[in-house]
Amino acid sequence: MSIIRVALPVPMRRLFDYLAIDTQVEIGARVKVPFGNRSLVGVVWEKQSESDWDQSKLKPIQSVIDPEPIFDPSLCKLCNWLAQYYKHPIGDVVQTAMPAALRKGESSAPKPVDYLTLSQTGQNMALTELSRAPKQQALLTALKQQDLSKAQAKSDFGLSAVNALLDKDLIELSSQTPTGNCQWKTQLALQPSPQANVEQALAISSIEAKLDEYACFLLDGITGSGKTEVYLRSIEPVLKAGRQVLILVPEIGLTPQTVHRFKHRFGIEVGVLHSGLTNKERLGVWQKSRAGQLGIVIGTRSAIFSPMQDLGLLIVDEEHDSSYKQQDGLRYHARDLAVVRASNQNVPLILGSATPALETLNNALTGRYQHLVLQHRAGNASIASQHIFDIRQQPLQFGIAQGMLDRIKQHLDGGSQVMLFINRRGYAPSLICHQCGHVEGCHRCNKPYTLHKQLNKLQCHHCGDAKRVPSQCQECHSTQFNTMGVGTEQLEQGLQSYFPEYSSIRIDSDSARGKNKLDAMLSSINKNQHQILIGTQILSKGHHFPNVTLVLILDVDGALFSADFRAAEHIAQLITQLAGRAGRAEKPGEMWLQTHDPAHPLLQDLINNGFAHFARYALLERQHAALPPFAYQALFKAQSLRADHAFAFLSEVRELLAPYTGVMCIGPIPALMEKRQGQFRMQLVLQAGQRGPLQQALGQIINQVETLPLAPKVRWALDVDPQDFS
DNA sequence: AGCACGCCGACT
DNA sequence: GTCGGCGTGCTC
Repeated sequence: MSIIRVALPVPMRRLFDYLAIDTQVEIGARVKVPFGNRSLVGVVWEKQSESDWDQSKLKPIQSVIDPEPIFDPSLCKLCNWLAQYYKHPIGDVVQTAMPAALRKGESSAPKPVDYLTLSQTGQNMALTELSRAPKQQALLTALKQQDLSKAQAKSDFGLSAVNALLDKDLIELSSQTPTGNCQWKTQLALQPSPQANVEQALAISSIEAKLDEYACFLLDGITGSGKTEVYLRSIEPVLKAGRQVLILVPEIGLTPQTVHRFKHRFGIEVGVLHSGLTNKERLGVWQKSRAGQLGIVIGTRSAIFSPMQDLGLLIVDEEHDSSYKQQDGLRYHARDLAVVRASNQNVPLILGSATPALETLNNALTGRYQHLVLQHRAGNASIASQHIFDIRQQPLQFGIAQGMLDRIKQHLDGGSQVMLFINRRGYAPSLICHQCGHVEGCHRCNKPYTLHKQLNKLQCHHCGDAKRVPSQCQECHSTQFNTMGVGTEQLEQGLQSYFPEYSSIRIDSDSARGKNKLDAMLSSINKNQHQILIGTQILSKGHHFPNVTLVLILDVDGALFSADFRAAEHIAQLITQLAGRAGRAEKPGEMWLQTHDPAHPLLQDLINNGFAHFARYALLERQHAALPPFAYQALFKAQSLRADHAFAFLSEVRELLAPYTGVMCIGPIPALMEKRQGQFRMQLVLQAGQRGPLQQALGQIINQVETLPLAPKVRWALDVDPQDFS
């Protein structure tokens, strides 16, 4: 009797047994099965001869979708690890690891594609006859070497060239199923690489020495030190050996330029996975990557699940970036998952950053990871000098002190660009009644509305609620309002009228919305069409502004006094990243930080001694406070329309944890954002000195948590290794 | 999560 | 007399 255990897309922590009589099914293949009165797509996870269930009650599967497994043993292992570590239902894990198209039961086999081949006439024709049509000539030349897919030819030579040759009957179409032909292995055409400096050479040879085994490297290199060159040099021998490379990048880091750099260096097709793809496109990359037809796959967080026929190297760029942590559903960290995958598959992993996460740095300092340091800038790069500007008792105009305005003027008049950073979108973070002091706030989130003057709207940045700007105060009907605080919109408006002779541009998620809008803005900046750049976080990600010589951060105080213990780490990463984005060797930049606490030790340490020093000091602080990475955390969250339900539920979770003396509980306490979208939010923080006891306790109680009477009445979630306590 | 079953209020 | 509200329970 053949019994298969299937992972199904239901939120239950178990597999479901089915009969598979007379059918050949393999572990890792999808099947269609009856479930209640509906039919679901699941993945065969185990095979058995016996079932713990009443055998007579087992249903037979409906059909086998995949003749071959779509999850290879290493991906199965990765999913099992995820389910175990994050205490998440296996069916849901498997679901997350699959491209959406496959979840619905679509075929995983690559569809036949149109290929172009030379016709009889085309083969005999002399190339010179097409000398007046260079595109067509080039295409014909390429086809004399080898057949091309129509899509490839279209992107390389243009549709008109393809159609022209088809019309002349020089080439013909043939439909072929791509059969694992790994063209890239023969296409590999290396562009010459720049001379590596001593540090780079050391890093490259360290990595090259470990290409056939698991090893984790922290490539800790300041901006402009040439981390990408180290990636490229490490990739080279892997591709030459015919093995594949998987590269993870942060969400906004996946620009066409990034992809082009890898494409150009090796002359091969690069698979790209990001949120903008359609399900079909995503499936296409998945198929090619699984078949080994792509030498390089670059993608954001979920690309860590890409099937690779022969993985040889994993890279996580900007490993400190918070977008690697999924914030809903299966709350996995792609960087941590990369470590697990690399070790499972016995391949090396490079974690690269100029500002490593303290967790990662600690692993490097304790020797778990190999620490490769690049301290010297290569070529034209420069880092802005950093200074503190005391704004205590200083009058501020649209958030800027007079001294800073003067400095901005100097730089602008000197023909440079200036960049201003503020972490708030909109005109002002709140609107207050001048008469009675009432602040307009969102009732669903208990937070002030942000004023957007251009839209003439009040917007809640926490739930998206928006309404017209009121003409009268709700409380006292006064028509006099004042704004409090400054956002990007006000800053732009203020600077525009203060410096009317210069052009300003605002870069935030409001203005950069829409496809390629950000790219267009960035290129207009580098063409010097704007001199004053105003923006939020977006500015710190990956783009370089060589003509910027002054960077001003308006408000660092918020982060210095935050309730989140990681806030200081994050602001230090931001400051360091921004400092590396401006200026160049012959025209270095300067950076100023406006603060009410100029003597703040963390700030002083950062600007005087640099990020590396700051990070070690911050690690000491974490150690003294027994916080991560010197402690391990998990977070139970619960939200409900009724605050008492959320509280009672978490109290019961706490009761369940009482026997586990190695685990400390904090809470239940209200979340940093106590109310959101009308729901009250509570949390229970669990902390332990060792990972083991925490994991064990969670494993023991999670099933009981699920069956608590209040569990269905609240929305609850478990976050293992939480990054964000909001 | 879905989907059925089931037991009480306002409608043609 | 029904239509439909969502509480409860089950899914191999």
